[in-house]
Amino acid sequence: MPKQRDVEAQRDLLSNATWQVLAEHGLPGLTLRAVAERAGCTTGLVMHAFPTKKALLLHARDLLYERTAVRADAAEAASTDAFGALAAVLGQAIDLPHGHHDESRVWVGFLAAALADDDLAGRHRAANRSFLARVHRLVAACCPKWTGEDLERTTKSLVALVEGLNVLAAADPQTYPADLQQAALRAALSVISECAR
Amino acid sequence: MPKQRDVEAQRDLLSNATWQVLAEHGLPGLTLRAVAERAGCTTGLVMHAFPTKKALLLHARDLLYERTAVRADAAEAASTDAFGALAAVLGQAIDLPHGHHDESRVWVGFLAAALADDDLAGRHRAANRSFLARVHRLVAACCPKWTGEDLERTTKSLVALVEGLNVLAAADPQTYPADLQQAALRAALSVISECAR
DNA sequence: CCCTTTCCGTAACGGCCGTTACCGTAGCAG
DNA sequence: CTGCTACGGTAACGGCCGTTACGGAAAGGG
Repeated sequence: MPKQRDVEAQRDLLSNATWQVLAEHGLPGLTLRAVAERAGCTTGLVMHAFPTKKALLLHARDLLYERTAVRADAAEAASTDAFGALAAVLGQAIDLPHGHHDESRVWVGFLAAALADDDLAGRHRAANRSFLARVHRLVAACCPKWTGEDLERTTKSLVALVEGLNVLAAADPQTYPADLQQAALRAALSVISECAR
Repeated sequence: MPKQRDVEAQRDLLSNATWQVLAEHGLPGLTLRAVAERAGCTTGLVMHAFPTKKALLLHARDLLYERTAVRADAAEAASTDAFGALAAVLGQAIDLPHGHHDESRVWVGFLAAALADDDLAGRHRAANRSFLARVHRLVAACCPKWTGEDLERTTKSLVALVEGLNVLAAADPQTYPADLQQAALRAALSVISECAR
């Protein structure tokens, strides 16, 4: 049984390389050779770890979802009340100071790819609906008296605002700086904070 | 002086074809051969009308901006008061009943391309800032008493909400139907409608 | 009616892509 | 230490890309 490898570690390494290349050079620059160079190997290893380029893309997409889910879990767990958790979850989804700025660029790249690829579109929908469910749960905890329609509209408005800020800031960070994004989120949450009292 | 052509008409034809291909097959499907086939000609004509593929892309981007500007002008001119104009301008930016649903997909495509292309990024910033200026002017007309900071935050929040809804609806129309988008916009505008009174 | 000049379809080229086949090699069993 | 086997680096292939060169066709002037 000679020369065994750690398949999982390889897949993570390559998914991270995919993520970095995507953030740096966008979708058109995402080639197997670029990923291999970034990961410090050759295309041979890539094609042994993943059967096709699409499988690599899907795995990288899953990795992006996993990261955001972990961060959202942490933000929620660190909060004491429902409103604080809601503010923390939405706030970490917006541009962070700690250099997670690439994540929005990668997200936009996957989104654009999803418009022409059914598998990626499915992952996108699943991830977004998962995020919607989380926000929905927190909003409902803040405002128990609201009807289902109010809950749905507010939830999707908050998510759309956050993702819109992300997207616009990714393309024009000067016009949408971090403090403005946080201020916009605070203003949008003020309605809920009133209702929560 | 034999056999003259209408250069402008050709460029419009090809830009429209570019737009359609982009909406249908996304960025990866946007090739000169696909554009030529959609326009009913060959790549020879394309390369005579535009020196490079990038020039074609930029012209198509300008066309997209021009269309949205014309529609926004019309929406604004058809309104009687400032609040109505604001609601109309933002409402037409959201998903329309008249099949302009592709426009969001094209917009996302250009946005993703702009993340790796400086020229496209410049066009995107110019277009978005122009839209911001329009909304800013209308919000200021509605709420003359507001400070500059309030104006800026509200303006960018409204634009982020609208673009966020557009983007999310483009990838998951089932979760973000047209009536929900309009309801979300109405709720966001209610703050301004109170201030306008 | 023909000639000239512009136009544009045709076809080829070089390059980069994803993918594949092959073989040198590294590491564990005996 | 030696041989076997899975691993992964190398290089080539077919295909599609953007781009270019060329030649036939079409249209207005003489």
